[in-house]
Amino acid sequence: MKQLVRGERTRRVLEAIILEYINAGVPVGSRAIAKRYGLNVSPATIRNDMADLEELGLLYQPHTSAGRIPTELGLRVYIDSILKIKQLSNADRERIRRSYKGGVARVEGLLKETSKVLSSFSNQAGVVLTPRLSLTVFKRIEFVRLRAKMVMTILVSQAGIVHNTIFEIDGDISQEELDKYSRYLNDMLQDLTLHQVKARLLDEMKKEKVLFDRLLSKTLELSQKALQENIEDSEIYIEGRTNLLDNPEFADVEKMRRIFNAFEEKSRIIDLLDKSMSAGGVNIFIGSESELLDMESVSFITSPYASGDEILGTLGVIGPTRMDYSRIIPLVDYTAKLLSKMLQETL
Amino acid sequence: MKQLVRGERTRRVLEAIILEYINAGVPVGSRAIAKRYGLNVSPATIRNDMADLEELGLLYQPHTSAGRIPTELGLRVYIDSILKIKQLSNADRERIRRSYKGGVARVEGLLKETSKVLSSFSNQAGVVLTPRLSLTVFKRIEFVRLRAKMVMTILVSQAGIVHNTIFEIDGDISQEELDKYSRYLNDMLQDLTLHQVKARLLDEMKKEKVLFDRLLSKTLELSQKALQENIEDSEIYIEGRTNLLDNPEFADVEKMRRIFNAFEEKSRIIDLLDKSMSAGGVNIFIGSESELLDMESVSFITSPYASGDEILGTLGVIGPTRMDYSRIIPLVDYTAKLLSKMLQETL
DNA sequence: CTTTAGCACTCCTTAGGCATGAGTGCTAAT
DNA sequence: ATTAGCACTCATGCCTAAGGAGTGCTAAAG
Repeated sequence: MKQLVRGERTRRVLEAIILEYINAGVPVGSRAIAKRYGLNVSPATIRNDMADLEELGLLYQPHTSAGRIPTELGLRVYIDSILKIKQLSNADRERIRRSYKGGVARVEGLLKETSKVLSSFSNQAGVVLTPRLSLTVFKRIEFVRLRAKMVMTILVSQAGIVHNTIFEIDGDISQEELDKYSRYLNDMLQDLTLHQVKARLLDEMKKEKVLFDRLLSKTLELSQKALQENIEDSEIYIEGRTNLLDNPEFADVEKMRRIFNAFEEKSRIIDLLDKSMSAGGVNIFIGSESELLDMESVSFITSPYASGDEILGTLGVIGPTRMDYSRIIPLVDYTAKLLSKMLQETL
Repeated sequence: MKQLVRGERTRRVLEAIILEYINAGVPVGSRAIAKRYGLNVSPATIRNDMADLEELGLLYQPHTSAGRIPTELGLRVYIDSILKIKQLSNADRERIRRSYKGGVARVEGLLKETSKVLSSFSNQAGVVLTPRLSLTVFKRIEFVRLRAKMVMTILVSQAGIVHNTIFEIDGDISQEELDKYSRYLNDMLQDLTLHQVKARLLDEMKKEKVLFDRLLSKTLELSQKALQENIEDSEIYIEGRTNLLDNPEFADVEKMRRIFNAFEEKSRIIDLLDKSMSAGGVNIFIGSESELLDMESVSFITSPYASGDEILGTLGVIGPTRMDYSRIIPLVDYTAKLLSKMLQETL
């Protein structure tokens, strides 16, 4: 990618334009660059460089007599080969750590808090994808008889995630009997991922057809029902949506609506975050790269988080393509690491 | 209130203006009323009535040469003494019932689904306040040892609500021992509300100081910790925020921001819904009546829902003051009753 | 070959002016 | 009590003109 940018000055001009643009959000002209960035050349020279950059597809003009705006490609080049990512200052780290007031009372709460932290430190929207249950390690299962024929299953994973399902059964079962089942399962399923748990249960069921063990049979039936639902689903917590309203590019109500619609649907955002889960480290999606069609002018900066070796989910920041990458990239990176540490330490 | 409106025709004029206004959202003039509502009088006559209504504070003019818009008081009078609330048609009821596809897999899911139903049938935002834990009846408690010194408590209430808390303890405790504690508590606390549970535990603790029963002592300590947190908190599910964007009165970005900010903060909306929980039946808050300052031009229509005798929470619709009350009031009413029925039947 | 000054040109933005039309209030007649 | 008529107000849309930001190009200078 580097050879795209010809001379050293031309690269500087690109950087200057992007910085200006990120700052002000309006097309930037040659005069402003010549003045504010100590390049010691005349606006006319800058204009020549700009024309070159435009030819390369890194800049464009909204109309003839306007300044230039970086294209998505321009931002990509900037992020990949010009921007040097600073570490977060110690003061910032400290501020972030402190904003997690109190301990970890619930994993859900911790995740929600994290999305708030992301949003308030970035001044954009913060988002956290919750762990997909099927990837987590089984810790405990419990059956509760709610009333005749209605049973609730509670599933706890190693990472401290709790999931419950309510379902109807054919014959009534006493709580004492349910307890027997759960004790049995808790012994059998230790240290398997829920994915494996499901497989294991199917396996046992096949064997069972021969053995005719009533306890086992009933147990398997119940746990199957409990696991049928939403093992593969994730949720997301989004905070700070309204921060996006402050960005002038979304003053247009139509654009706003599109973004807020995407927030409501969620599934497309979940897909995107899911995809970026396996790729380690910080991921950046600029505008249409995210393939959330009709979401041009929106960027995602994401990073997976984990507990120990277990990658659990993704977190990140959603903002206009014109956002302060140099600040937000390290923010996302640090927050992901901090969350991972907190999850591992307390669970 | 009835004597506020002088003649029968004058009342008709008020009704006509409100209907027109609800429909179109723009100030309505005398000509339109005279034409479209078969009052058989000239615009001039209507104008006289309008002037009267304005004097009574039921209408106002945004500026001299504009038509009239109902004031909050005007809407209040309309709703209280002119509007006759229709029942929902059987077809509508059927459609609502069908939109709860599948069974009740989780109470949380059911509530979230309900807010979606409210939003999609009203074309406004739907909101559901989750049950406050302290008001629900204790069903079961469970302790899970996550790792050394870290314990998770899972609390299940009669209504099928599951709540978990993670906390640290001084010395490590084995899972077997934790199981003993929970069995003990499950016996002791049957059929109490969590509020009572808390009191009961405090009570036992006092006694215990004398008795020195180690099992009891440890048990009480744990459960105290578990109950310290968020017993009094509620959450809300809001769906269909973007529907509000379609209302022309929120085309103004500033107004939008205020509303979406309120959605993000939530606490003020929770307070409002909480307040309307005790008042039975459908509640209507028009504009500034909601005391959510700076939320003029927003109305709430709410109704509590229950499981059996136990009032659990509130649900409702949030929309512009200019919304179709005659449709939405019965919608909220029916949905609350339907949800109550579903909660009772399955739990 | 690169840089720069100069200049014509484009096109957005803003403000003012004007016509239009919706809607009112008032008066006088019915 | 109702209505027709009329003068008046004010928002809206449209047009034009002025101003300004910024460009591209050319020709001269380094």
